Amino acid sequence: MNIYESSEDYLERIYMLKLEKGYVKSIDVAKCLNVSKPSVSFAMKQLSENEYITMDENKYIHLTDKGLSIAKTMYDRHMSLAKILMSIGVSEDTAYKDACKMEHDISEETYAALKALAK
Amino acid sequence: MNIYESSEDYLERIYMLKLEKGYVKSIDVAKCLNVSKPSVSFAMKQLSENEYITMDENKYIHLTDKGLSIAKTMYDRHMSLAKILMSIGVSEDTAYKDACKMEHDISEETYAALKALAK
DNA sequence: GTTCAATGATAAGCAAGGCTAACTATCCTT
DNA sequence: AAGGATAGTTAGCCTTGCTTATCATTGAAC
Repeated sequence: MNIYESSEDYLERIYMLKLEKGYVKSIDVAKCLNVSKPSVSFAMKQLSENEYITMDENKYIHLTDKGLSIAKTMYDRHMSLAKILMSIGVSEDTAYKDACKMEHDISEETYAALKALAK
Repeated sequence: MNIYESSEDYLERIYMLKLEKGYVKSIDVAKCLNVSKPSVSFAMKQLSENEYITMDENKYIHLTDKGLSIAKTMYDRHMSLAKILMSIGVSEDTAYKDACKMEHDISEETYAALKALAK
């Protein structure tokens, strides 16, 4: 089974929320990503079936090693891309939004080239 | 009614084929975009319902003013983005592929910043 | 201790985009 | 004229991802 594009977003967001708040619940993910509760519920089911996350008895969400690795990768990409865009004059808000879409699209080669450029 | 992302690709490709060959038929679009004939058939139906294209009695495809305007915009973006990527060291092949995905996603602001950078 | 709000899960369904299989129509060739 | 290839269409279905409506659980507050 593949990792879906949306799954990458969910994992990244779980990682970010964990950094921010120390814990993660479905409702936080829903609010943060602007999606409905059932969307998150379903996504979490998929993610735990494929062992990217676990949910404990109190419904707290935890990233597995596998999940954490993907989450970190996406997060790094997102931050780097946003930083690069800002460095060439894009406003912070737009930079983060565009980086979020670009992170799924661009190849490793283009990402590396942009990263090199930033220096 | 909105213009779908896929519609933008179809319009752009019709424009490119017109430039290359002087005329456009469904089968050319299918080959060029690597999609099936029914996919093109359905897309053309949608595009003509919304007056982005017309099809004459011989099944030749023509862009309307509305369609041409979008097609040109996407084409310009695609070419500019590819050029920019190549200028920072991305290989031609990857540059065109990544540009094709990026052209749908990035904001006008980011596009302008990248364009300015290229000079 | 009952009521109410918040959280999570289930069911059903929609939208965008694609596919294969099978049909039609047309044109070229023998 | 009969076949066969090419082009386009129709029908039916799959996948990703989302939605609303509804139900269950739980915890807090009166």
